[in-house]
Amino acid sequence: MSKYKTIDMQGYADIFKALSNPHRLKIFMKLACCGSEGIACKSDKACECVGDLGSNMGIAPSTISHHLKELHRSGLICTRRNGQRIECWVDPEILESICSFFTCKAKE
Amino acid sequence: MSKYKTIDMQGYADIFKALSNPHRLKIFMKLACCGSEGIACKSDKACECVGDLGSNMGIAPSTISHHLKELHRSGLICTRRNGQRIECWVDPEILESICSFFTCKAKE
DNA sequence: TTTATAATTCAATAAATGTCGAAATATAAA
DNA sequence: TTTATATTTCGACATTTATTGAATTATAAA
Repeated sequence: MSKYKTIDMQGYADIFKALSNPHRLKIFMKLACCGSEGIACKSDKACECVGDLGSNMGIAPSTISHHLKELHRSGLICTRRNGQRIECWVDPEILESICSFFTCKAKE
Repeated sequence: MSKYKTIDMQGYADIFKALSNPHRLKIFMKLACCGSEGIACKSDKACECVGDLGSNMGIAPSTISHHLKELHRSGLICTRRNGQRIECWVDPEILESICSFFTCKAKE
């Protein structure tokens, strides 16, 4: 059995679609890359609320919300309510799956 | 200096967009995954012409052509004319770059 | 040269996407 | 309870995308 989440062709297409928009990619990298520790570390810095993620991006809150929903639908990020805020973080497991896709555990 | 091609944020967005369409992803995997050797092997099997790629996909030749152009524009595949045919193969270097992105050499 | 094959370009069209502001919902603070 | 803050949902709109068939270009074969 694989130690990775099983993701089918359509699942990968959805993931790549989620990352295909520059704004979403930026949000994803903000969450995934915390300092020098590399992608998908689980420190608090990797977990940000919707408003913080949207700051300095020059797009409306409703648009940020839309993009986060897309990232969540594809399985890339997890969310949790904490008071008024919704916290977001990258699912580390799915990153391993994507990595395995490109190092070719993935087959047709 | 990195041993990978330098790809900026927009470049990655373009790559993910190219892979976000199920038909294009299928074409890409046909090219990238040859047998049990894993992704991006350089054997002849990894190099197919436009017509062969389109067979069994149920879409028009003009659509295949369009998708291959997208894959090429993003830098994922290389092409070369051989007589009447255009041969396509995955650029192995760019795959290393993508892999490094997800193992987080990539930074904001 | 004429005919056949492979692939691309073009024009048209339907569907999907990104964006916003206004309205609604959820929670916290006064 | 009233007010403020954070986020989402909705409706509208402009842009982009996927797709096709017809016409065109490039090469090979007869």
